[in-house]
Amino acid sequence: MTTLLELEQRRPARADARRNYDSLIAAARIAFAELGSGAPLEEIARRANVGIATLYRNFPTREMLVECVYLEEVEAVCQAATDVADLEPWTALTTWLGRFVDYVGTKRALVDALNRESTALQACRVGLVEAGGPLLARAQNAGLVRSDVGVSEVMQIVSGISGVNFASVELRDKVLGVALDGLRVRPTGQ
Amino acid sequence: MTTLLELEQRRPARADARRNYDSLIAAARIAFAELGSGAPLEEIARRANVGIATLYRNFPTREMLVECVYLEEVEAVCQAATDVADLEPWTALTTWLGRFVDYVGTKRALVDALNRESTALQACRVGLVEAGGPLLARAQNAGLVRSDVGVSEVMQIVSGISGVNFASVELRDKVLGVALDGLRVRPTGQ
DNA sequence: CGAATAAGTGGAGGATGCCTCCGTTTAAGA
DNA sequence: TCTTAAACGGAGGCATCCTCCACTTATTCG
Repeated sequence: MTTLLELEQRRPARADARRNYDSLIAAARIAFAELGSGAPLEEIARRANVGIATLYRNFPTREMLVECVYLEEVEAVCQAATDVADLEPWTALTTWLGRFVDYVGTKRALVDALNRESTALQACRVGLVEAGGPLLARAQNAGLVRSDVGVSEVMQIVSGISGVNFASVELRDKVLGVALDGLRVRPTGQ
Repeated sequence: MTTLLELEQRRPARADARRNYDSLIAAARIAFAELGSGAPLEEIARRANVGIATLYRNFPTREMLVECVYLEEVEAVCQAATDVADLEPWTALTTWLGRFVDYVGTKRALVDALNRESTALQACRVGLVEAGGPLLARAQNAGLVRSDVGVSEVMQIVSGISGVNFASVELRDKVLGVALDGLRVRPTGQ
């Protein structure tokens, strides 16, 4: 996954500029959490003690800012894929997916963005697919999951359902469980 | 389903007002289709040859306008539930859900709105639940679908996945098919 | 160290869209 | 026809977006 590299490349070279860049990301993270992904950009610039022009120079579009804010957090979710390596194949898969759901549940912005066409978020998706691949493959090799689905299909099911407004976490998990059951191999045909 | 009644009640009494109301809905339908659900309200008023205040008087919030535009179309989807009555239980259910998916696929605005809290769209949901209820019950009575899910859970799976951006309709239908497979009764336990 | 310079900065200001307020118009009933 | 309550339109205040350009400063090199 080259994402963090790309991120690093985008980071400006000059010391003061780099400080502003980091300050903007930090301010944006907080503002998005407090005000949602529609938080006024000028407010974010203000919180970062930076002119609005500096924000726009670093992040020409709002989407790009959202991306950069969440990229490293997605990285953490990817990392979590290795933490479940010693669980049963099916449990490992669903546990990891649960981790993903918990994460995106708190950041609707990301889910919205994940849907749209977006160069850098594409890398995000690639990272998730790479992280989840082994987990899915293991469950498939164990004969637990139908072999005709890929990680991206699974992620589509999960992220789609995660985007719905549920009355409770329990309900969300129940619905997710039902849908994920569709992944399992059928004892009898059809 | 009282939805259309409510809609009728909201329609103004005076002839000129009623004309404006209808004109606004017609203009909004076109504008939403062309420009997405974020189409400028002043643009919609302009297209309807109506002042912006008239738009706001009839539809105090943007959401309310979206609702009214799509309500009657949702009605049609509900109607479609009776058209599949003579198919096999499972086929009837999935065919109807497919009809729903085709519909919402073209109107992202509705899916967005369907998620949020919204008084009148609540009625929408109620309508869909009432329409789909018999189809689901039939499949459950035939022993094809697990008995511990309700229509709203099914709709949540379907509308959630419909909200994802798929590369193709075929892919979307495949993913939906996998998820809906989770509804089926398992020949053997676990 | 002290220019030179390229990189970076801030915020004014034009554009757009939201929504309200209020003076004016008009349909409907007597 | 007259009255009146309902409906109308658009000006204008406000928030946010985004660009432009005159000014500042970190870095480099003599």
